[in-house]
Amino acid sequence: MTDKQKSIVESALTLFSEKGYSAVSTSLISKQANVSEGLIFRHFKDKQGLLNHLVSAWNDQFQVHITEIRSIEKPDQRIQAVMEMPFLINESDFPYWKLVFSLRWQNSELISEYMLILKEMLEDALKELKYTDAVSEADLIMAYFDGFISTVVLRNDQDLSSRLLHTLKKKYV
Amino acid sequence: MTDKQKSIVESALTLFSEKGYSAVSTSLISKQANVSEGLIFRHFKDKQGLLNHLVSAWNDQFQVHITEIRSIEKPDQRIQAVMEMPFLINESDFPYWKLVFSLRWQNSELISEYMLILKEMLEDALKELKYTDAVSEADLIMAYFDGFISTVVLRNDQDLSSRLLHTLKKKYV
DNA sequence: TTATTTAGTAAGTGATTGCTCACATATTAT
DNA sequence: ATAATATGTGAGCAATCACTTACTAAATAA
Repeated sequence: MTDKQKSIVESALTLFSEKGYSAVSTSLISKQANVSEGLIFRHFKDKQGLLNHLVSAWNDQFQVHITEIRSIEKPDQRIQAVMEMPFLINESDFPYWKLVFSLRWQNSELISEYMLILKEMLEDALKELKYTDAVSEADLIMAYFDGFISTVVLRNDQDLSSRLLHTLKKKYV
Repeated sequence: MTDKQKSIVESALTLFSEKGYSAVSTSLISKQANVSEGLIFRHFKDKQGLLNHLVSAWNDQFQVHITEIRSIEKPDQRIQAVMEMPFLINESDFPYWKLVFSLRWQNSELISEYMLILKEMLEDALKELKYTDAVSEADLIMAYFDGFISTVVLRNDQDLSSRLLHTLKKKYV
């Protein structure tokens, strides 16, 4: 990746996550990236291609988290790791989550595809722990997960995040 | 409100909630509403004015729910009512929630204003129940609430909703 | 070195954007 | 009946939209 290419990606991520995909023009991206507008289309084909690049970059990060959690042996600790994951996201990655969680209200299939892997992992862990209603329990934890991500990313308050994690641990550990 | 006026509001709600505010043009709204485009601006001043109308309509509905919950005497039942509220939303109101929950990723102040009332109600109830960390507990329940709304509205599966509510009740009642 | 691919630009393209304005038709008030 | 106000239309506005094209300049391959 060229410097200019990286600059495009960076500006697009910031602008998309702050103003929303449709509200950001390729012209604005090029200006903030200090790049001619045509370069966006040379490298990413079209505006959607630029978005796809960002989404798959988020997906790669997400996969790392998932493989990490999957390597945990004890099922109860795996579940715990899933629930704590939202509180351990780097602030620098917030724009990615903001973008993806914003997009899914228009493209509900986009995110659920990746989230499905998490949910299946939860179901397996719950079955190992002999839960009879593992499916519904997994759905419930996924709903928690959803709320945690939204709260952490939207409120963007480190103190709130650690307080929430602490309160949560008191309940489940 | 005239028939045409109602038609505009209806079309705008559907389109905004499905495609997102910025992705929908006033021209498209007028076509789906079978109305001249100029009428939108006559009645709502500008595109933002039309959005404001929808948001305050959602707010009115929300206030009804809140006053209803506030009238419950026992604090533990008030908390329970807040947590169960996402599962009791009418499917016909989903577009409103979809719109507002979609907007807040770009205008975080928009929704938090109304949600603050809910949170304060939770804090009061928790203090009545002698919780020492009422503030953090209220934040946690608000995060749950967030996740429940998102799950119910995005997945839009009545069976899933009732299973989630059932699993939840087993834990907290 | 020369040939070929890659990176980058500037000036456009037609289509669409949110919005205004002059005008016509209802509805209501006097 | 007439004046005044509210409702509705359709053409047209400058600005902006995503995107293309013709063109260098730089890097890489032969």
